[in-house]
Amino acid sequence: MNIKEVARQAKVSAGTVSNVLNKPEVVAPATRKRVLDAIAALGYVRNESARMLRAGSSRTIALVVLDIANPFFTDVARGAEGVAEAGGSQLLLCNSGQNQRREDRHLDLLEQQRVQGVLITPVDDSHNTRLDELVARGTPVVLVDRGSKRRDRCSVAVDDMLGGRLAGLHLAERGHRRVAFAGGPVSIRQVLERHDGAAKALAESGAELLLFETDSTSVADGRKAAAAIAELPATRRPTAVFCANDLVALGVLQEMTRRGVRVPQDLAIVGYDDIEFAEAAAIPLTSVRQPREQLGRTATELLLDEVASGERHKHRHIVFEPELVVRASSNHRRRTRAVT
Amino acid sequence: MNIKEVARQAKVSAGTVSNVLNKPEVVAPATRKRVLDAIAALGYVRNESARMLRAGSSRTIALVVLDIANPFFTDVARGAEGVAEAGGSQLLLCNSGQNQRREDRHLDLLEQQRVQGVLITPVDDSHNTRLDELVARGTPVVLVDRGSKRRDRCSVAVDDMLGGRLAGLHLAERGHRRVAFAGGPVSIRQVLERHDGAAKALAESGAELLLFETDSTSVADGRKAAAAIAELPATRRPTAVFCANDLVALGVLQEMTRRGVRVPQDLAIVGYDDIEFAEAAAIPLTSVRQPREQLGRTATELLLDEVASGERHKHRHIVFEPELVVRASSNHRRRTRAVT
DNA sequence: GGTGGTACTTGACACGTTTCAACGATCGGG
DNA sequence: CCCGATCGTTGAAACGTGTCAAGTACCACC
Repeated sequence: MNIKEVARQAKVSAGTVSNVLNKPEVVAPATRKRVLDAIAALGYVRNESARMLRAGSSRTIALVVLDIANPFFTDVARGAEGVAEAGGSQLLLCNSGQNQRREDRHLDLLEQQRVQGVLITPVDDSHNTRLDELVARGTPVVLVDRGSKRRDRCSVAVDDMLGGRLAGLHLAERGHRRVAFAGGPVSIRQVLERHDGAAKALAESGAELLLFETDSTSVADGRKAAAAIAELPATRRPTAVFCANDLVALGVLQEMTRRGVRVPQDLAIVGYDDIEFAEAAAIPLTSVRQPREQLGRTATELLLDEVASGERHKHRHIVFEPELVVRASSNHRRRTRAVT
Repeated sequence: MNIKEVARQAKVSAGTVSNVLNKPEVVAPATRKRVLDAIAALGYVRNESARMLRAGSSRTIALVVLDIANPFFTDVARGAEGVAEAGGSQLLLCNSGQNQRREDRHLDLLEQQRVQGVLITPVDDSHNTRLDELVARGTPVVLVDRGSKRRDRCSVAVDDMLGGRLAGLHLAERGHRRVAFAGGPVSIRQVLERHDGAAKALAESGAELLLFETDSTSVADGRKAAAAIAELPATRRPTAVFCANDLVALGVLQEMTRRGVRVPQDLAIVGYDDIEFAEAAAIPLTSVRQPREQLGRTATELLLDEVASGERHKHRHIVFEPELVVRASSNHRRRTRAVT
């Protein structure tokens, strides 16, 4: 079932059928109708491969995320979707699951499909050969949620150092002198910067930040970190926990509640991302909000601009500012004690 | 940068390059090496459009979900991913956002791309012309999380009536005589069956189920339903709430906690889906667990079988059984009172 | 030295579309 | 009655790949 069949049925040439589909205004109304009728009668569907082969590039862009089950990324995806659709491109969602091999495989297949461009949160943003090749061969790439100074690609990110600082200042202001940081691994730059931002802010008021590193940023790892914290002797126990993301924070909250620790009276908790479930937790979580949908929208706009402008496009590195949302989980003023 | 460039560089014909890529064993080792070197030197990447055009069909399958932000669907996606990858197909994730127009548009584009098949939770499963056309023209389709008796496609679903029944029996056994159902709209078959299953089970012990219909199954709507329930006069107030899904249940939990209602002592809550956040809630949610990843895996297996077997394939309708997971939010025995 | 066989390699075609130069028909103006 | 212009339509070529019949070179064997 191809364009020639339609042409035969409508008693015109293949070129005319193509014109009806792509430049209807150049075809005489009567002919156009005959062709459209034939298309409907035969149930003809365009062959995108053939169009693409002829055109040289597709009409799709891809978003490669680290973890499809993390609400942070699904919100980024929703932001990207809208812009892509408005720009006439289809958005393909791919999940690397934090696995370099799977990420590479996705990039291979996407490049073979000649996608217009790729939005990606790479597993490893410093030594990513596969990604560098992709860029070098001319596929537009925008880094999402990863700051960068590279001249050959755009990036959109959120200032993680500032996010950490906001959390640190908030906890210091509420009278906390000893705070735990739960999350990891710290080899991930995001995690490290959030930690460092908070540590610096706390140090300014003479408070300290203790690192409880986890294997990943999941609910289960949050529970583990909470157990480690709760088992410290009372005198050395932190009075607050700042978590690398909300999944970890939810794990901490759950484990602490299970152990009868009152939140926020005995322990304050601050998360990161402000996913929907942060507010919906039975003790609503204080969290550092990232403009997730905005991140997706802006990244897609940058990508589509590069696709449209080609050589004229100027690569940009956009950094958004996070925002602290104070909720019940940390909203309690601690009586300041003498430092031991 | 095409196969001919590579051929020229390696001083062979285009056909030989193609053979190196597709049937390396028929090419002499020395020639093969020359070609592979040329490919590496030029950074050649296969053109999938041309392959597909030649082959007639692609190597991708699509999963079209109702809401990418609902953890239920992301878990289904993870199940599907694994099987697709093992079968050598790439999985494309598309989001309809419960919007029929967007679903139709995705199906248009997917059919134009000649995907191998489509896994879909349709917005409307009774009068879906676009989907019927797709099937009629020969694209394999598997309905996900939607029961069906249709002879022209497979389906995988979970027994919602039974899920409702499990929740109803559990609450009746815990001594509840008046239970609320929160969720909607009831025009969605899933929601209605969960309600009916619970209503029937409760009726068997002389208890009743009051419907609090919502516009959709989101956290925000759960909060609204909770407000409506809490404002009933004490004598008519239910002692338990069964929710159409966990998002609604989290909303109910949050609003009730805010109002000082103790869960589960004053009010028991049962959710549906058993998403990760159900267990991670500060008061862990009792929930009806659906085998989400299993759903994705089985659906993909059925699809790949149809792709491979063609005419020989027998369409099947698989129904899984849900399972009640009892946690703190309902784990409290109510003192039975005389019925008023 | 010829025959048959084996091991590679080649060249041309087909897939379905878009594009574009060229062609044909129609018509108004001179 | 012819010319030029305008409007529609056509046919062929190209996009990059896979396939396959046909070809070449080499070798062993009689």
